[in-house]
Order: sequence, then structure tokens, then C-alpha cells
Amino acid sequence: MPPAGRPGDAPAPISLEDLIAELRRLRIRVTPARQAVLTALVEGGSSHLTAVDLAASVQQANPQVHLATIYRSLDSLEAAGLVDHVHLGHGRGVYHLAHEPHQHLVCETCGTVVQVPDDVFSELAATLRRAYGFTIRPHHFALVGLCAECAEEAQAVQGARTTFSPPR
Amino acid sequence: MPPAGRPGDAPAPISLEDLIAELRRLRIRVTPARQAVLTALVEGGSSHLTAVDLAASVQQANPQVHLATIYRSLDSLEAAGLVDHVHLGHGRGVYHLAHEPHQHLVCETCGTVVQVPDDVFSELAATLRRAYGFTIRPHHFALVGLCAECAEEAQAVQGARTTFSPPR
DNA sequence: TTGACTGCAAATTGTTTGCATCATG
DNA sequence: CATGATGCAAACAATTTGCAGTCAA
Repeated sequence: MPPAGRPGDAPAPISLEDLIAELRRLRIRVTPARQAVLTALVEGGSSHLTAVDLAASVQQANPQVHLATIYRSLDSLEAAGLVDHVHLGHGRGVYHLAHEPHQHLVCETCGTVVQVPDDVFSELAATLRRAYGFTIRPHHFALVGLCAECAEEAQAVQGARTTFSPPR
Repeated sequence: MPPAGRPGDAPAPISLEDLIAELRRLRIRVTPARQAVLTALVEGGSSHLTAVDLAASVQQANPQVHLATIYRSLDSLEAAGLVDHVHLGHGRGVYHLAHEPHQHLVCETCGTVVQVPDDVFSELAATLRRAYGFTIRPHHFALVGLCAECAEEAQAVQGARTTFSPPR
């Protein structure tokens, strides 16, 4: 098990060159679009970028790259194992480099994303495998709930109907 | 948190009448559409119905009920706390009566849904609250992974590129 | 009676696809 | 040079919304 990261750990440094080398090794064509997407992801650090975010970023350097191409690039990069995408909430997916598996918690009130190290889930994963034969791959969906702040606030407003309005 | 159900509990029997009484108590109008949606959900038992499934079911008795109305009914029933919806995978949401909180595991290969009792998560929930101040509300998203069968199969095919193709 | 609910059509959002063209390996 | 990648427009699926008519309380 990797050493448990603390919240706020710096993202593991992976260079664009490494990623491109990896593509070459996998016999996956290194195209401008793919390079641009990877660049945007590397520059994005550990942030959570939607396809549209990535398109905006990519298009600063390559204005002609179409959103559809972004999606296709992401697909191939994901198939290659360089990229992961996660669903943070109703619909939109976000992408990040796959080199450091982590789980996401999203606050359904304010949209804050908390990253937690993978091993927090190891116990649950073991339980589920034992009891249900099910192997979770938890990275693909965020866990939804309330961040510290919003939970506190919710306490305060206690009594008002709890209508969940996740940021859309 | 309500008292945790035991693993394997039968779904608590809730009658249409109870649900409608609840609506009345909450001063929420009892309309044909809402009754029909509740009926479909009750009849559906513990299955996971999409809005379209529900529309089909509802429309057998009330053919004029529009899908948009199904969505609006579900919204109000959910706001009232009678219904929950969960995202099982890319996009589509499924609805069920809210009387028995449980977590969903979805196999990303075959789409099988496994329900697990809430209390399997209590430990994780405690950990996350302690370490991150985050209160998970896990019902809203399914945990994705591989069911026993598909995990086995994946073992067999080991070596082939793992391209995730969740049933869409 | 009246405000909440409904039907319908049309808009939105996020993502995918067909096809002709282009460029990597 | 062949295959796979791209740009574009158009298709898609799931969900939401504006509006005018209808109905539960």
C-alpha cells in the first residue's frame, strides 16, 4: 500500500515527456490533439477538468481542435491507462491523469471536491469482495455528501426541508 | 441516521395507501400522475426503474401522462422524501422508494446491480467524517466495479486490454 | 376559486457518430 | 502508403422549461 497521502498532498510529478513516451511504447499515435490534451492535464495539476475545460485550454494553443476530438483523445488516453474520468455529480464527467489513484468526495451543496487517498477504501473493498464477490473500482464515481462547512450550515438551518440541490 | 437495517432485510412493505397518506400529511397534492408513479414504484418492488421505465408502466393505465410529468412527479416525491434516485452509471438515473436506505454496486461490464445494506458503509463514513469532516450520503451514487462473474471472466481474458465498456 | 399540476413542444446539456480528409508510423 | 486520427455537422439521450389549459383542495 502506498503511504497514505494527507489531504492536500502535492500531485505526483509526471512529465509530459513521460506520458508521450508511454504512448509511443503502447504504439498509440502521438498526435497534436493528444499532446495538447495531455499538456492541459499536466498543467491542470490535480484539478478536475471537464471536457469543455480541456477544450478551452487546448484551444488556446490549437484553436482548431474540436470538442469531439477532445472526447476521442480522452477516450484513447483512457483506454491506454493514462487518464481516468470520474463523475462528480449529475452528468458532467471530469478527467485527470491516472497516475495517482484517489477517490473523490463531492459536496452536494457547494460542489467542493475533496480527494482522499485510495487506501481509505481498502477495508470496504475487502468487505465487499468477501461478502458479495464484488470488486469495486471506486475511482469512477465520486462519493456524494456534505463537506464540513456545508454540514455545519445544514445543522444551523435544521428544520427547513432538506431539499438537495447539488450544483449542476 | 436511522437505525441500520440488517443485511438481507426484506424490503419493508410499504403500501400505496401509506404513501398517499404521507403526501396528504405533507399537504402535497395527490394527483393522478403522482399516484400512478407511486403505484409503479410499489409494483416495481426493489427493482431500479428509470424515468422511462416508469413512464412505460404509468402509461399502461394512463397513456396521456407525459414523460416530463413523470420527471416532475419524481422531483416532488423526492423533495417530499418518499423517493430517492441513484445514478447507476453513465447518465441514467434510477428511482426507488426511499423507505429503506441501501447502497448500490453496479457491475460496469454486465450492468448487474447489487444492493448492500447501509451499515456496510458505517465504518467508512465514520472514518471520512473523522479525517475529513465529510459526511457521505452514499445513496446517491452507485459504486462501480466488477461483479463476481465478470471479475472471473476478466481474469480469464487477462492480457487483453482492459477497455471499460459499461452498458450504456 | 385559485394556485399547483399537467401536457406538449421546444430548448439544454453532455457526449457520440458518419463521413470526407489528413497525417503518423 | 495504409491505417488510424481529425474536423465538422448532425444525431443522440436524458432531462428541463415556457406556456396555456386543467384540476385538487
